[in-house]
Amino acid sequence: MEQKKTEELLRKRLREKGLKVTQQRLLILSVLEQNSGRHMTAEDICELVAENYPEIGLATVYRTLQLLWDMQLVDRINLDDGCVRYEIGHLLQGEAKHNHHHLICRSCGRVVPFDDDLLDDLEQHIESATGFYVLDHELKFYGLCRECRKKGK
Amino acid sequence: MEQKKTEELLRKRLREKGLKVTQQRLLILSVLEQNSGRHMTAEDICELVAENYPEIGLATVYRTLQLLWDMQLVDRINLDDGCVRYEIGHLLQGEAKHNHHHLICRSCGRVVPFDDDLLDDLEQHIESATGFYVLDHELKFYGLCRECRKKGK
DNA sequence: CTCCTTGCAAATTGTTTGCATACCT
DNA sequence: AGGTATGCAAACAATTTGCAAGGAG
Repeated sequence: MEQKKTEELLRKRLREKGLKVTQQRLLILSVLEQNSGRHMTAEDICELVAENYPEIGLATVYRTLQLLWDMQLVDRINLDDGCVRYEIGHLLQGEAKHNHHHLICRSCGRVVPFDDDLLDDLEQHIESATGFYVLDHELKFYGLCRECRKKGK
Repeated sequence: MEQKKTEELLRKRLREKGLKVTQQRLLILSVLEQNSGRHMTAEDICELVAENYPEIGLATVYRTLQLLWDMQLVDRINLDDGCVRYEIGHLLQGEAKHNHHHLICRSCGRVVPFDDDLLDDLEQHIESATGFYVLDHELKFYGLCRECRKKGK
């Protein structure tokens, strides 16, 4: 039923812009939704869509992800491993929106998610201090995860 | 004199690791220091170093930037324009360390810097809540800058 | 003298683009 | 029907890597 909701949202926004509702677009959003814990690259998504729709092309996935990002339907994160990743963050978190951050271990590369609302205040402050209207943010912390600290280094 | 200080720091860390102090490494750090307001790509840096040292190679710049980042001498930021950028953030801010963030306008692409210390508390909290030891962070806000808001859009 | 470092050019790899065809509306 | 979207392959661009020559300790 959540599923239904985001799909309807996509349909609506496409209609508003005079764009078309295609199988590919629906499937890509659906894959993102069904893998909401993961940080997926365009290729990951392409492979998953291909399970049900083998003709899908990687270029379409790139184009669609850009579109979904423009429409604020997905979050984009860059974990500095050379490729951009996508996840369907806030849409699924219901009304009690929590900000979702990433802790990146410099030693083992592990990525630990972390939720927190502290940034809401900061966004408010930024708007009144600078006139910049904040739509979204990306916050990453670099450091050492618990396990790597135990192992020395 | 600030200049002197970071150079000594680099020399020290290189020595500690058994690596060599080369002209290229010194010049790259120096260029970063002399352009501390800018967010520079490897190519920007390469061109600037080349003014005094024309034989410099782009690959060396990439290798050195990686090294400086590993040694925590420079900050790395990704403004989603397809290339990684470097700046010499915290080192120059003296003892009163301020965190340095970026507001990125989705309409015109302008990047506005913004300082704030709110994240210190959050880092503390993360460490006690998850055991993750935070060394550094990167925070970006996406939205609309004052000028673009005025122009409608 | 030894090993680290460099510059060059070639190789990689994520992402974008051109174009003819296929598909929504 | 008419313009939008797709798939494919070629094009791009930032970054990395192999290697022989040069330089620091």
